[in-house]
Amino acid sequence: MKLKKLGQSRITGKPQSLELESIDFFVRLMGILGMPRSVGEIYGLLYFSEQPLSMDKITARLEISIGSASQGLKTLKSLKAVKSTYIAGDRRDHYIAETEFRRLFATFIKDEIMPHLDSAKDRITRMEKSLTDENKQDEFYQIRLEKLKKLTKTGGRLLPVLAGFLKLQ
Amino acid sequence: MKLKKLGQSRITGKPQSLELESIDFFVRLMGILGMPRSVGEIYGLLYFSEQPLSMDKITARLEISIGSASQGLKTLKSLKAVKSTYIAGDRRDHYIAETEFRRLFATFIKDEIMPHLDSAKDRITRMEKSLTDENKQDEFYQIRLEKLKKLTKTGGRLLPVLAGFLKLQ
DNA sequence: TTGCAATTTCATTTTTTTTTGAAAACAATG
DNA sequence: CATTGTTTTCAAAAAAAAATGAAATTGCAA
Repeated sequence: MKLKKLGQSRITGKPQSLELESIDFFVRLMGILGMPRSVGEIYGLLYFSEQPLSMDKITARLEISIGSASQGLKTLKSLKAVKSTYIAGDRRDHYIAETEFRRLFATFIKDEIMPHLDSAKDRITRMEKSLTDENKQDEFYQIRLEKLKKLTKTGGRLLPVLAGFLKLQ
Repeated sequence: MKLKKLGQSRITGKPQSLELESIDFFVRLMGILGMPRSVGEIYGLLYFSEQPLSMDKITARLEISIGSASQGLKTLKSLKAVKSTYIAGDRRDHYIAETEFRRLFATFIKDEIMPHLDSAKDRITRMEKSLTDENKQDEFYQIRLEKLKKLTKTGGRLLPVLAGFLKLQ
């Protein structure tokens, strides 16, 4: 994070430490999900912003490049974690945070995890085909393959409902 | 992955493509969990190995350095994903894969995720303290803070049982 | 206790990922 | 349709993460 100055934010007028803590919070959360820090910074800034922010407000506040901001917003849009709003008399896009985490995680699971699961199933099929006649009899390989199948099956069932459970407080 | 040769493995006598698919499978799975590829390679190799493998067998087979192997095994041990066995008349440690994924995920959640959750709770407390008298009245901030609290609370409840659910087929 | 094989550590190198910002593309407005 | 403000793209630079392997450490066993 690049923010160091104390006091009130020039842009939003809100206590800067709340903003800083928010950015810190989401940089870490996004980090767990494998997202670059700029993505967490942008979301963290938007999360406690009452007004929609334009890209140049974001780059100014976070002191990141327009490239990072553009790419980060693209990522957040594809995650459905931000949406853009129309502001009358302003050509720029303005962004606000989508704060339903349930949706964010649902999209994340769908886009980032499920494709892996699908290819994992293909890979297990290939493993079974690659067993030699000798190995086919070997219980060891059968058990290991069975466990992999169970894992992907469980994952395929569990993950989609996981995001849904997030709403049950 | 560094493996290219085809045919039977010199070390295990098992069809190499099964080994390769396994390594590939776990490199990706570990990747999702943010683990370096060497960790996935080692686990993938051990997963379909009937015999416990020593570190030099692992480095030879995967063509990785002893540093990577040592560090990777350390990580896997701390995840409870491998254990070492004693082989009579051999001074070297020999490793086998722990194939109960439930335990692996449980340890992962406990060690890698829960600490983040704890510090997230502290951070939310600091956010509340940093609210000014003006902001305290503002419903916007109250709602956002409430959502963060709910998120951490849900995470704290959901994640520990998540690993447990993996056993229900 | 000494010597030696096995393992760990960690400074350095390599690889991968992320950021940067100029140029290209796009889009609204007069 | 030309101008100008905004956003995207992408090659290059910077930063971060992972791998390497020599040196240090460990611990067995003679």
